[in-house]
Order: sequence, then C-alpha cells, then structure tokens
Amino acid sequence: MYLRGVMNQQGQPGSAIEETLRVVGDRWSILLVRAGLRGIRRFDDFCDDLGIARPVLTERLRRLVKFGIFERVRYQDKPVRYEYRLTEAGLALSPALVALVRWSEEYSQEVSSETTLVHAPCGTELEQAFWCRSCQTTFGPHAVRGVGVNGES
Amino acid sequence: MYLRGVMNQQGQPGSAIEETLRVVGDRWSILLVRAGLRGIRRFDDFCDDLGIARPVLTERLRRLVKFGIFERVRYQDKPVRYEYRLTEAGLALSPALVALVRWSEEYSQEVSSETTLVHAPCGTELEQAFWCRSCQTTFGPHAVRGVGVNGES
DNA sequence: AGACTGAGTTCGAAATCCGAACTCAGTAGT
DNA sequence: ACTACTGAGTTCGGATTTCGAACTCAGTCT
Repeated sequence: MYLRGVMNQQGQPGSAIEETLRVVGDRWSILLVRAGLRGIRRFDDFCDDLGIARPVLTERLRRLVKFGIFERVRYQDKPVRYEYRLTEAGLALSPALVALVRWSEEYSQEVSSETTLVHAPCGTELEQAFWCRSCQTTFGPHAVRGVGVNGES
Repeated sequence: MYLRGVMNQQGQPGSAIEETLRVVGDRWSILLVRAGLRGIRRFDDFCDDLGIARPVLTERLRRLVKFGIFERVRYQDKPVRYEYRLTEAGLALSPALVALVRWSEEYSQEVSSETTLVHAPCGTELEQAFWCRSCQTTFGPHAVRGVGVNGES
C-alpha cells in the first residue's frame, strides 16, 4: 500500500496535498496553468480561450497569484495594464499536467484525443516514470513509498 | 512552447484533458483516488477520512464509477453492501497524484509536509521524469512536444 | 466626438456544497 | 421480542459558488 504516510485525518490542518488541492483542485486552475504554458498571459485571452466566466477568472488568478503560481506583471504604463505569467512554481506543475494529459489520452472516453505527447528529438510517444538518482533507474508507482522527513514509515 | 497542439477553443467539445478535468477536477475526486490507493473502500471510511459531506460523496463516487475510475463491488450479501475499488484506470492516475504530491512537498507554503516520497528499495527521494523507450533516456518537460495523432505540429 | 481596448466589477439567477437528521435492511445482544 | 447498532445511502434547508450578460474606467485611435 504505497502512499502510506501521506495520511490525513478529518479536521487536521490537512496534508500538503490537501492544501495544494484547495488551490489548484478545481475545474479551472489546472487549465489556466496549461494555458499559461501555451503562452497565454492576458486576461481576455484566458477568458476567450477557456470560456471561463470573468468573475471566476478574476478570483482564480488572484488566488493563483497569492499562492505563487502566477505573477501579475505590469507590461504597459500609458493605460496601465497587467498580465499573468507563470512563476517557476507554476512551471513546476507541468509534470502533473503532463500526467493528466497522458491519462486523458489513454482513458478518457467521451472525447478521443487528437494529439499526443512525444519526446521532441525523436517523436516517440513518451512514458512517464520515476527516476532514482542513486540507483540510476526508472521505476513504476509500485516502488514508491512515503516516509517521514527524517524517519521510517 | 510545448503542449502546443493540445489546444482548445471555447464552445468546442473540449480537448481530452478538459473532459478529464470535468471528472477529476474538483477538490474531492483526486483525494478520493488517493484514499483508494491507501486502501480505503467503504462509504463511511471515505466519509470519515476526508471529512466530505455524504451527499457530495454519493455524487462523486457515482461519477467516478461512471467514468471507470472506481467500480462498485458487492462484497456482502446478507445485508447487501457495496464498496468502491479503484479500477486499472483509477490506478493509472497515480503518476498525476504523485506529481501533485511532489509539487506540494516542494512548493506548498501553508503546511510544511512531514513525509516525502521515496524509491522503496533504496530510500532515495524520487524524481519524476519522462522516459523515451526508443532513445532509452529520461528527459524533462522541455523536450516534450504535442503532435497530431498521425501528423506533425 | 465616438468607437475601441483591456482589465476588471456588479448584478440576479442557477447550480453546488454543506451538516444534521433521517431511512432502510439486516445483525447482535438481552 | 425489543433495543441498539451497522453501513450505505437519501432528504432537508441554508450558505456558498458559479454563471452569463452588462457595466465601468482609463486611455488610445480615427
């Protein structure tokens, strides 16, 4: 039973991932990050691209900025205008995003996907793996275990 | 600009990942999958563990069953009782879950995480990578590209 | 002046979420 | 036979979120 150790009980401050899901765990946030990766930065462009309601977009961007996933940058002064750029933390969400895209390609019914993710240099479909720096091997989810920061589990 | 090709326009049927996020893109679904991975199967246990409201749990489980992530299994007859087990598709969400957990460990402010994920055999903190079967190498998100199923992009 | 742009805000209606209490079939204890 | 208990839900009314459409506001363009 892996992922043990990443436990949560009700009422507790909540494990890290619960906290994270409170930030990105809605229908839009992940999509906003994806749009950011595709180069979208401006309010209206997010709005048009995702079809998200404006008040919701306002609130989401504010929250994502607050949690350091996007930053609000003034890119023009005359009429003062701001845009939203992914921070490093935001970029770091891409593995999760890619994992979701891969899962979608493989299991999503409804819509048959028309694109797939590949290794750019050679065009081979990519697989996702975990990598152990010390063993120099890749491995699957079965070999993952959760432990306390400085202890066993 | 990677992840190009995985585009979406408003009003369209929606790319695969949009569809996927309509299923698992809420505060609870991913947490339910995580609970499933931890071995939780029964209604009341999900309820107690996550602190989710019962009517919401009912609706979520129904949806996740409908989309093939959990299956509802009769595990007892006398008083007929059902439990929820992750399907293979549900298990296949674990890379995404692990990616989120890793991100949480690294970037989540609020709560400092007390556990970390490691490579079980050796105890080294794991890294997540993409793996190219044909090149036999791992690589990061920069080398990922989206292409049409049978064409370029 | 009048139209347009970009980044929002305001509005009321509709959909979701919530906790608490209830149901219903069967089991266990006395 | 009566009571308490279990597990998987359902029902309720109230609080919160989401929605689309229309509005604002500063500045620019023609």
